[in-house]
Amino acid sequence: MPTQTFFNLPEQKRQAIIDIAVDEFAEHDYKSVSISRIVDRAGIAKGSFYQYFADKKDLHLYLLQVAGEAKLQMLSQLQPPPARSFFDTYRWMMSAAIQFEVAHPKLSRLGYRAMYGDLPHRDETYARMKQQGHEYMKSTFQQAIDRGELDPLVDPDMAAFVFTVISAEMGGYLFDRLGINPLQTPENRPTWNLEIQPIFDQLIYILEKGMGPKA
Amino acid sequence: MPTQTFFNLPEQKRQAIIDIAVDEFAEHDYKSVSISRIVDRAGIAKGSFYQYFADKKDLHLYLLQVAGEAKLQMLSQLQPPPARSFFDTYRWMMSAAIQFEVAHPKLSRLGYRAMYGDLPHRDETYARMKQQGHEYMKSTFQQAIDRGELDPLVDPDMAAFVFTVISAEMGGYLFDRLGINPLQTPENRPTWNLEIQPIFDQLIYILEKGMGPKA
Amino acid sequence: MPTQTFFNLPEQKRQAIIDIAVDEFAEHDYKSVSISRIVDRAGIAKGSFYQYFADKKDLHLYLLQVAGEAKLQMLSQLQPPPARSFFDTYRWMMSAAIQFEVAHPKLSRLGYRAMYGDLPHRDETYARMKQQGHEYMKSTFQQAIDRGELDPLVDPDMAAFVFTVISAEMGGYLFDRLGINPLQTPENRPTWNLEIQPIFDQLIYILEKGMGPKA
Amino acid sequence: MPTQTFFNLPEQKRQAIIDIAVDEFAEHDYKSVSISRIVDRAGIAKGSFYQYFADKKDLHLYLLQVAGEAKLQMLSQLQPPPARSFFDTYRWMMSAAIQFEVAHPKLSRLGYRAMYGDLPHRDETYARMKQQGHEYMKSTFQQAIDRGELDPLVDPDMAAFVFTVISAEMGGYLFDRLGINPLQTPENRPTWNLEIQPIFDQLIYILEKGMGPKA
DNA sequence: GATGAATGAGGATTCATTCAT
DNA sequence: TATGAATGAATCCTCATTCAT
Repeated sequence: MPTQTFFNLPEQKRQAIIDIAVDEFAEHDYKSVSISRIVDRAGIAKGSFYQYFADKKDLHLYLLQVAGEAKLQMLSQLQPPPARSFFDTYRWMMSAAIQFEVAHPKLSRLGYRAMYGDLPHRDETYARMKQQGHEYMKSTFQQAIDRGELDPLVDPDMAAFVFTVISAEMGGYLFDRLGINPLQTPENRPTWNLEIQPIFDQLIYILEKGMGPKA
Repeated sequence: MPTQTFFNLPEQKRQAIIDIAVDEFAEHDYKSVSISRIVDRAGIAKGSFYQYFADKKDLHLYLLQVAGEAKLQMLSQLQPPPARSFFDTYRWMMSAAIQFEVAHPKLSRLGYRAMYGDLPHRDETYARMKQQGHEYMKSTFQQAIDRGELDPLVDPDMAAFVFTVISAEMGGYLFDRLGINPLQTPENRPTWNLEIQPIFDQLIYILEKGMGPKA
Repeated sequence: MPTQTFFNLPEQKRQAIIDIAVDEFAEHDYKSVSISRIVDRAGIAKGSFYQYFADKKDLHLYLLQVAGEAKLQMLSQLQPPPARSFFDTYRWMMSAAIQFEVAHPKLSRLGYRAMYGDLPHRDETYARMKQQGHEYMKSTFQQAIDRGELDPLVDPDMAAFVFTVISAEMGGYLFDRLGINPLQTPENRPTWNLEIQPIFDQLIYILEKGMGPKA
Repeated sequence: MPTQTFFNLPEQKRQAIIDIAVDEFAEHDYKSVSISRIVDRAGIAKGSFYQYFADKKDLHLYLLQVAGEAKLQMLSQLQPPPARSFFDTYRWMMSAAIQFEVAHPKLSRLGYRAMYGDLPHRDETYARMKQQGHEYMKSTFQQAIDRGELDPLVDPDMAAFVFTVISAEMGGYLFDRLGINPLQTPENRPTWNLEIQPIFDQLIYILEKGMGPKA
């Protein structure tokens, strides 16, 4: 946890430090993140950094918490639809996950690295994140199957895998497909309904009905 | 490219160096790979290393090439089935990709890191690897659609994305699901037909028929 | 010298700062003493510290002065015996020195470090502490010899050395021998008469009569 | 243990590094010794240092070993006298210890710091040095008492303490008394017989016959 | 061609001290 | 007067790379 000193910082400065640090941890894996680079970019002294954070790991864990909170906040803002069928819920969940990716690509990448990258303190908190996420998805699918909203022949474990892995990479794919530079200003970002929704529908189509000929 | 000196090395020694280097680049991200560790494990002198390779990047690019060649070779060894339908071909392709993951987990991981990891020389060669793979898959899907083997409502670009990203992570998923430690000896590896094939079929089912109720 | 501000502090707070600082300088050598640790333990602000003391050295010199005054005060409280012989005086002096060690182990250790430890400002004041102490002892021995209370064949300079060095280390030896943890509460401390006196008598015996066989 | 690389160094260079390092560890306590200062003085690169020694502790332990070996070698060169009485042996032992102090004041100071100073890795090897040395001395005294060569009223534990502590500080005392700068060239060093022997005899006199009047 | 010692910039972290509030 | 955030030089240590043998 950051020190109180950090939280006493002017909002703007504190956020700037977070943003820069998030960017570094999004773009480089843990070992490659350089505290020197962060303080240089943030325009603060090396010593100041260590008055805000105990060490590199402290910063990293805090950023992961920030990412988690941002995700929760976004989910809580999105109204879940009246769930008529699983794919309504699925579409909503996926859309939420992907909207997060689009809205906070750095935070998303951060979490992704924490799950799959090289992490000296992996065990400490975040290996289980992976497992937990998977188990949650699996049970969600199982329930949908039990309610008859999904094909009972579908393996819930495999479905959870497919969902998880696609969500994790969806942001990058959307950026590629829409020709967006993730570093550009938010004003130029695509709007959900007009540009992303159709692409997303294509994904849902594949996942719902499959790629096979319908004949 | 390695120097001629490297290729003049006795086959056994050369292969040992490659194997060890592949292992290092599979287990650690670029920056964390230590030349010192490699030369130590390989039992060669630091100086010798730099007579074989211009630098760390040279070694890395060479290993990626080795990985590509190994993948090609495996594909060329596997007989494609008489393609009655796209999913026969798809199953074959995916099985080939996954078999490569299983047969050469290190090489596979290497390529994965090159695509998604933290690479100082990313642009130099490997952004296009990603793009190339994607374009190839996309045209494959397009052709299958044109031949009527796939649902024409499926977006080939999205299909290529789904395929690519699932392939990339399939190895890790299989290891998790089968409770395999990727570092263990090959003898204990699951055999394709008995253990992996059923899991793979579950994936194909989802991709072919979708998760939706079939009613 | 501390600032007037420091002396204006409430007695209790001032003493607490001194006690904590003494403890730090007793337990760590000069360079390892951390101002941060002191202010943390004392519950005062970093800035406050520098309003009380010019710098680390200022604090250290002040503590040495405090230690000196404490020693003097203890000596003045102990009634010197009617000096029938030198060894009565000697025993009294040594007992006083050792009682100080036992009563104020931290202050004692502080002085010891100042004499023998690694001190950036050694020359400034404390080389002469050593010399002064030695000269004082030497003249004391000389007078005792002149009064016929000591063997005139004894070299007073050497005697002063032996006395000084033994006194300096006696505290640690007593702790070892009595199995005492110097950090424990004073209540459990051995009482002078019952436990320390016999040990001390053994020392006096050696110094007075020597180790040689008495034939 | 230093690496083979270190031992492959030209004798002169290796000895220079040792000498400088010994000097640093003699003059400063462990934490205050600066690797940067050592490599600067030795004229070698920081990286080179770490090719010779694993880390600071490795260097320190090696220097302690060097000191121990130097002591042993000096003892083995000195012929023990035909031991007519304990004080012949004692004189020889003490003279050996003190000669070592005089010949290798830095090495001696090194060992002293290891015994009594702040040492992060104290337990690792050197706390027991203190105990061992004390126990060895104690049993030596006990045997002498048993043989009737020492006054049986002398407490062997206290005698061991007196001997140990005096030996440890004798070097510094001799330097002071003889007005020697320990940093000066060896040519100006006092010769044992002419200058040191008389001083040493004064010590022996005190320890053998005591300071008390012989009446 | 092989070797391995030498290099020095860069890594994270600590800490005495200053200064604006 | 009290505060505590800011500072930056110094700490130990790592590592890719070079070069003389």
